[in-house]
Amino acid sequence: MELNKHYDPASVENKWSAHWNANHYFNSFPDHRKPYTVVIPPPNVTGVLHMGHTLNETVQDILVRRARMSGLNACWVPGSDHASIATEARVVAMLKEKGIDKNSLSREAFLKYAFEWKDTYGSIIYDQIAKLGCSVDWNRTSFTMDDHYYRAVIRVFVDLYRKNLIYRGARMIHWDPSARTALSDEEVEYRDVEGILYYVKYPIAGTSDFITIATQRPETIMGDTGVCVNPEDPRYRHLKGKQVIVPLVNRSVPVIFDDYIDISFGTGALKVTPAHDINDYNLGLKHGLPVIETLNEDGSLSPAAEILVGMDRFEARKRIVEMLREEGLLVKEETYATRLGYSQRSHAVVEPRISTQWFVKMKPLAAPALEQVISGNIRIHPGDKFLATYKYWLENVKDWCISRQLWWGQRIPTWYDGKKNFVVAENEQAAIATYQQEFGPLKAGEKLTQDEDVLDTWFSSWLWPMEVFHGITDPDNADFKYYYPGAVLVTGQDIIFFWVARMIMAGMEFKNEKPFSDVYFTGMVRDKQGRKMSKSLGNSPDLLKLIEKYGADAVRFGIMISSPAGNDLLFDEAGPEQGRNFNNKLWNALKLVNMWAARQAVSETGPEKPGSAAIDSTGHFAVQWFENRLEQAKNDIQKLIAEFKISEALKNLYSLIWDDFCSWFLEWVKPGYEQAMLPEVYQKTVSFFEELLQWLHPFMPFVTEEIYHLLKERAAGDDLCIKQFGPVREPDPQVLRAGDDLRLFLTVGREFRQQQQMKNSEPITRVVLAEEIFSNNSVYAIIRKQLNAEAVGFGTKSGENDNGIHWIPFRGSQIGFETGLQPDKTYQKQELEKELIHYRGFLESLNKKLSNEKFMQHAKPEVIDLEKKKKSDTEEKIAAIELVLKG
RNA sequence: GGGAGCAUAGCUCAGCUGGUUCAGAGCAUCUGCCUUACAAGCAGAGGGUCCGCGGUUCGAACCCGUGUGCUCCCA
Repeated sequence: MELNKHYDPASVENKWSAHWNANHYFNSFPDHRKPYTVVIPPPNVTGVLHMGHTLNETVQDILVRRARMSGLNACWVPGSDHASIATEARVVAMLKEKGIDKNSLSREAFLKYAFEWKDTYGSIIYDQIAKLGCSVDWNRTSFTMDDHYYRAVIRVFVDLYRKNLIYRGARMIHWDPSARTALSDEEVEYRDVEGILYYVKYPIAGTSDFITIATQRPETIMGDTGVCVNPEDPRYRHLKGKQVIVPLVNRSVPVIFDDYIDISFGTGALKVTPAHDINDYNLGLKHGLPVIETLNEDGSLSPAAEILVGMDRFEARKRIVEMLREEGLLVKEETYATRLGYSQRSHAVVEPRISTQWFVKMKPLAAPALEQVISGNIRIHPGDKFLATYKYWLENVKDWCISRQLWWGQRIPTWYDGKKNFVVAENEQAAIATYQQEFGPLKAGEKLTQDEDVLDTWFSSWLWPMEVFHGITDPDNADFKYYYPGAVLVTGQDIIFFWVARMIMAGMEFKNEKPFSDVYFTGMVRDKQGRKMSKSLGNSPDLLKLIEKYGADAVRFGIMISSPAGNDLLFDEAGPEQGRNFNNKLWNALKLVNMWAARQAVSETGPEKPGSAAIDSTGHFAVQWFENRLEQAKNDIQKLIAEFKISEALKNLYSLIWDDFCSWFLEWVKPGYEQAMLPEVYQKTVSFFEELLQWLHPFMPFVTEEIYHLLKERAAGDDLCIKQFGPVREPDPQVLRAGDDLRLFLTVGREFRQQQQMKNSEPITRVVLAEEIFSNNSVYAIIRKQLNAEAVGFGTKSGENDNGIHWIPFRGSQIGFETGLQPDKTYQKQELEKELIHYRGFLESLNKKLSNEKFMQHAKPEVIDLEKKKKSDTEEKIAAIELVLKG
């Protein structure tokens, strides 16, 4: 078959995807093998895959494919997350474009739109996962709002409520005025901003004096219920028992004293607004101050503000500042660096707000989750980086606010009567029954109404490793028993608290078993300049376009090759480009080896140059060497993957294939012009190639499967993606060393040609070795062919036969090149003299070391032997150089 | 403010319990080659005060202290 000049990924990838799926290779069922379970971190249902996902999915696919090829029953569960705030925001925006206001819709009508939206866009993410080559079990696709999943979330809520681990209460929480919902602490992102500090005069009641207060939120003045100063502050001692007048609303409020106040900040006097600041709230509680809520849910001023009612908080701030200025109460404004909290999803400035919400008590859940990691039962990679973070968070964990004032999500299973009595139950029927038990029969016409709010998305995500196997709703089912706990979780470090810690909590609480044994945190994907990828910067590449341009294998390669464990990854298109070139290298190696298939046939029927010793022996050392080199690399790669150093493993494979296999081995066994190839050498070459493809397959599944099939006729079902790895053996170090020597030998020869400006087509008459460097005679044929030498012989440098032989030091010996020309030695002489100085210096330092009594006393015997070896090697080298320089 | 991590070639990073030839790779750069698998290639080369300072040690990129710079997490 005629093969193209370049590898063409597009058709190949679609073909193999279809083939793998048709053969159900990635559909897993419980059997006698050990399971290897991975659950995908579910992306947002209506999102698209970004480079961060691409990195995660690729890492998972590498691990899963390797497991599948290593005798394990690999099961990778795909799925998506309903992402309540993010999705609801997008649906609301879509409705707005259509001219529909969410608030004009019933809950049911809104959910209908939301599910339509999910059905339209929800499959995009799955298509992308498929395009990337992820070997997921599509039969197990899960969604956090599936019926059973919904029930699981409700069941867990009821369970935790009954265990007294969930409670309802009024607390100061983070409020997102744009999404009009409560947020958990983790959903707030802090950013450094330049704020303005306004200095405002508050009149002291009954005097003509003022106290000046610095505030960055003048629009909350109307909610002030006190002014606080430090009792140690001499400036304000005289205010004990005094009242001050809040400007604009003329409310009289007390001056309180508390050492919480920082004397040096602003004027040392703080206005206390318990409704709109967490610290003020705590101060207010302590000093019994009233709470006046001057903001509405949407961030506009409420009637309690008395003035500017209905105006947005930021607009109101400007107006209030103007009003204060008009009244002569604004002393000055100064800029200062501060931090503001933003909603992770809507990016609105978060408002502290007192609100009645549902909370999970975290302390009892945190303890076992912490224990799992501390004890090493769950291993975090890279450990040094994230262990401390994990530990700190769990030791200082606060209660989790789980109610959200949204419709898209699992509705809180709580039913209320008209008097705010409530019961928690799995459904309305059960709720009525429980209610009647607790509060007596319902009166005629009396109805229970369900809580309007839904649960935080993460309150469903934390069940993911369990409920994808129906582990909450049907805990005794065979799948759950077989697949749980999972092997490894691969995810971004940004969701260590949102998700990873909570999954461990859920596993321990609901099954008393960890959800996975290893957690591998990938870094953040940034652009070439180290900036975060974002829509506004336009630096986030479109995954499908990248795949179209370079192929999925190349994209996987590109993102893995530059992705050190746990470090941020600077994505650059040079990566996929290198991957594409690698595809092409493999493709061309295939073309070469396939050409030999035909030539081998020629040799079987009668070689063109019978008895050519060169062909026979050339193959020998090359095969022996590569066999050992392959085992060495396999050992290294296996070790690296066990340590989750996946990009290192890929680098090793890359260089094994490109350098060792293509540049050395294939050249060494390549038959001369129109010569035949020994069938056994050909067979070995094919089997090496196969094994390389197999080891590369988890990283670059498509190109390897394609070449595997083009290399040889395959029986039906002989597909690389399910081919089981063979044993990994120990390499023979002597053969490896001989290979190193040979490669260096060839490099020295090529360097010689370059220096002498000899064309490759000009033969070297004779290569002369001063001593038997190689124990395997077959290398001389390789040397002859690779250096285009007519003969290889032995001889030593001496006065007479030096004519026309150019001597070069080689390790502790010499190699001579006979070209028939008088070589130009001036350049070499300079170089060698430099080298000589260097080696003599090195020898001197070794001598010093070896004659140092303390060294001889303290150093380990192996180290001393080593230094002695270095010394003798160096002495040999010096002698070799001196010999070449002589005469 | 508290904590964690990082600083090695132009860039991105390896470098194990301190000693394996006075630091390695990939990319980039330079030079020479269209050599019959591959110019998306081949062959070769150059490039580093291992962030500064101090200490421990016979010996430090590696251990300790300190300074500087950067990143992340938590308040």
